[in-house]
Amino acid sequence: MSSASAQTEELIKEKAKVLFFQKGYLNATTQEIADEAGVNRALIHYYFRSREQMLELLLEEALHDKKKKVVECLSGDEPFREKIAGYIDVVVNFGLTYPYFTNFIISEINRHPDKEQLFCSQNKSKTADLIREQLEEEIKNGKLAPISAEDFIVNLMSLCNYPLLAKPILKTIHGMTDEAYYNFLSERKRTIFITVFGEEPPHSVFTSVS
Amino acid sequence: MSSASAQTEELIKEKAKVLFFQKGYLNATTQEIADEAGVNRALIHYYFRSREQMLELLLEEALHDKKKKVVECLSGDEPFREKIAGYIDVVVNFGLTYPYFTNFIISEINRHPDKEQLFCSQNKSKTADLIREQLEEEIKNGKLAPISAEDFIVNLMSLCNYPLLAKPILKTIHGMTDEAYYNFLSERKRTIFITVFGEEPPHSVFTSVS
DNA sequence: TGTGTCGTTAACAAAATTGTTAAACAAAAT
DNA sequence: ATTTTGTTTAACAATTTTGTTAACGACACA
Repeated sequence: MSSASAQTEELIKEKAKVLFFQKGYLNATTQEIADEAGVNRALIHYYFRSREQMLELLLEEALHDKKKKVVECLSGDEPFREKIAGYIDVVVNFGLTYPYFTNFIISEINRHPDKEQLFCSQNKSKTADLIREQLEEEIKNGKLAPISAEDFIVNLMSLCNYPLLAKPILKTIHGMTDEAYYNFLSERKRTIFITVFGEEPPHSVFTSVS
Repeated sequence: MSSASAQTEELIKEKAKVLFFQKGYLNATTQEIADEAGVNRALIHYYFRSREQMLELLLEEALHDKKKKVVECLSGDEPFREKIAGYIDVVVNFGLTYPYFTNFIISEINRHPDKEQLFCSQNKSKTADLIREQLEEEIKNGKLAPISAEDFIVNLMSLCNYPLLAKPILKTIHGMTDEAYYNFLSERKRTIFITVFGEEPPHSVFTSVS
């Protein structure tokens, strides 16, 4: 495979992700993707066979990328609070780049309910278990107010993901520009931690996106 | 307008809402809507002119419906905590019927950014202001740990809406059936209150949906 | 120089989706 | 009974979107 090929293929994937996951244009047509990438529409079929197959590839890639980061920060032997702070950091940062990624997955699942486990079961259930174990231990040791693992995880995911999913709504509610909202979300990492734990994070573990 | 007419028009709207807002099928075709309602596809154009215009009507109706309930429970002179409990109740109940309503709006805004304020500004900014005022008063009186109105509102909306938006994902993560997830969400109303206020709700103010 | 592979393009074909229209049909009014 | 009005239907037309194909051009290499 020549260099030009790899470049073009990567360019198309990149721009498709921008339309789907960044701009939230869930129904972008092959023509719009081609325009965004500045290439002929037929190339999409040349490289990916069909729009459908390209979508699956994009989802798998982004999902794998996110999962890798999440599992990485939840594994190891750091204290529970540091792990969760890391999770918040990773998930919010990912969402700052691809705010509509979750939205896209949900839409796909609803259109093709048979593919449901493709997106969730193996991937996220492992994540949930990683949190669950250590959470229950913390509660047992009296270091955290009792809460079911289900509720804790849903709280955490809600606080991290919703502000990205609902970006246009929340921006308008608070009268913010794109940039102001971006900053608001970066600052919010601490707030999420405080809301979930009822106390300040151990120390400054939160990063900015590159 | 005859009785048959009103009935058919209402039936189509009803079934369209089911497809769009309940089943999360954001791109349902006119044919699919007609099938769901068991009528001829041309009737959609007869009653609503075009798919686009029908959509706008559905959104306005559902938005008005939700807004009415929300404003109702946030107005008046009840204590802050009772109002917020009422808000949680209303929003979660609405979401149990139309889990993908917010999803749909966000998707529409991204496709037609010019219509953004149509959905948000007048409607929700008023809601936000209703909360903001009383929230700041509570903090001033030392009845609530200091938090910015923006963060409090985003926390509240996140905890209420995300579990509905992300229903298929969360169902799978926790290995729940549709019914189990429904029950989980009903129970969660209390958890949301506790997470936001750090203490139990005043008394049992939460209802079941009819 | 000739040959072949690969990337690219325009033009075409096929499918899906929306919108229109004329006619059939039913119910009510005259 | 017949006209009138409003509802419903099938058939058609237009548009949009996807998928295919044949030809063109560049580059490597014999």
